[in-house]
Amino acid sequence: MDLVHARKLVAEAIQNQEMLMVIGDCYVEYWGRAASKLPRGKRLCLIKGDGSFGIHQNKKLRPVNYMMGAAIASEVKDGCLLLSAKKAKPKEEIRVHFYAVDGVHRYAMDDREDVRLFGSERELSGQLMTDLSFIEPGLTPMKSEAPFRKGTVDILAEDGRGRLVVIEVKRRKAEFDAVTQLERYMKQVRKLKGRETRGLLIAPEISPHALELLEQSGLEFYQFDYEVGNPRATIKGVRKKQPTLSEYLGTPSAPLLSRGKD
Amino acid sequence: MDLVHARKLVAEAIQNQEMLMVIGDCYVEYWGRAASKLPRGKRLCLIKGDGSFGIHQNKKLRPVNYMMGAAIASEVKDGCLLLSAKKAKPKEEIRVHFYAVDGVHRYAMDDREDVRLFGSERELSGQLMTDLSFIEPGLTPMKSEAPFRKGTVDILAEDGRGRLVVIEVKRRKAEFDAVTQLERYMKQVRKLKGRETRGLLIAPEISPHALELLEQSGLEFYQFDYEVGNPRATIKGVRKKQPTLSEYLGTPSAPLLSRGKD
DNA sequence: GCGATCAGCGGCACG
DNA sequence: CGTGCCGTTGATCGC
Repeated sequence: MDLVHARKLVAEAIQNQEMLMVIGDCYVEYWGRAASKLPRGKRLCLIKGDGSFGIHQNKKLRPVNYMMGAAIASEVKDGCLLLSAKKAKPKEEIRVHFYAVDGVHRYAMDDREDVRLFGSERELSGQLMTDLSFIEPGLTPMKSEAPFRKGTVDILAEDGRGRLVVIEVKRRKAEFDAVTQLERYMKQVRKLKGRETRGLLIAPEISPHALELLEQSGLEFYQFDYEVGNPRATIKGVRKKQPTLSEYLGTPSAPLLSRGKD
Repeated sequence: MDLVHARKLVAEAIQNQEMLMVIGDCYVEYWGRAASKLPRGKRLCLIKGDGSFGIHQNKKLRPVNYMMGAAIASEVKDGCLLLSAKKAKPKEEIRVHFYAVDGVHRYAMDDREDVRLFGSERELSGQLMTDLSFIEPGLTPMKSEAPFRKGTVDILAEDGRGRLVVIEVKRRKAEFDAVTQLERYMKQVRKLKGRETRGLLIAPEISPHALELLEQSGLEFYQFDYEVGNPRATIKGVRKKQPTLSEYLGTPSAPLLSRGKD
């Protein structure tokens, strides 16, 4: 395809904030937060109306080079179509040299809708807020998304013996960071409130190493199952996992507690 | 565009592992790890040779729905072109209902090159390994990327007084995570090696909260500047941050003044 | 395969 | 603006 013509199409599409696809044999350089070079090959350059800019190879989900909110320029120079994306903060630049352009496609995208997602951590946390008693009788919610100076506690509650309970919820397997996060919150809450405080990690699963760390810190893990669907995610059950030896000797077993009827 | 014809193009492109772009008015549903619905609107469906599948709106960098390594199927049904992406583990599915197709574009992508990135944390860590003396005289590198049971220590070194030094390198501003990570490594190394051990965090910047946490744990922060370019990133300088008041008074383990504010 | 971590993380919500 | 943190995180590397 004629590069001058291609450039004209590109300029018009950007002007109109259309979605723009340029396919061709190109060489890409980037410098800014890091730097990179991508030797010649055929790729897709995808440019969106808000200045999102991405170079896609025919593999992987993510673009190999990208920029958000870019100022985009085009020119024909030295027998190449040069597309460049620039941003000031942080100072970054991508340059795409097209030696040949196989296709330019532009579309005005009429789209007034946004995606609706179900099963986010926030939603699960909200579900738990409505009823904590099936984790433990007498456990009552006080505040969700409680903001502290350093971070936000998912759920703040009080147990049957008047102790403060800090709850961290994870929508997937809990790892180290979940435990350290809870530890941080515990330190803050204990210092601030100055009363006896328990820490609960609630997740569908926990890694062995994370569980080890958790138990060393005197925190507790509860497993929960949930199901995502339309229009909401629903908690199916919560059970205490891997009871400590002393707890195990004290109580026969930790039964699975279900909410509602089956 | 005729949906039956569009479907033929789609099937051929997928068969040949070409890059495929379908643009049209569609409605998208997803369920799997979470669930989502995207009401009707015009979007791009981008399918790559390795089964990467993404629905792109005309904004943002990331696809609003996506799947990697998907098995893709197409059919014309109820006056719609239905594209579906499925995966077994975890069990997921995306369904895209195209009410109208504005364009189908397919390209065989001849690309044998991979991106070369400069300025990654690994590279910076490697640069530091070649000479640690400008952090502190007598500091000598022992091992980089030292694997432990729970994680990998960036750099293991020894200082002029024979103490073990655990170094964590960050390519960008250090936050809580960096400190807790270093703390974990410290615990392991102390236990394993059983000798006096220091912990150093090296980053271009550190957040005040992270610095506070770091100092409470008796760890040290060094700031470093670097420049990325081709073909490598280069360390420009390292300097120790202003000593803490407690260090200045000579009581690193038992501070006289309480620093906590929460 | 799982585990741990990095990423030019991106994106969001709250201060 | 920065700060923290979630994400259907994805991608990489080591065991």
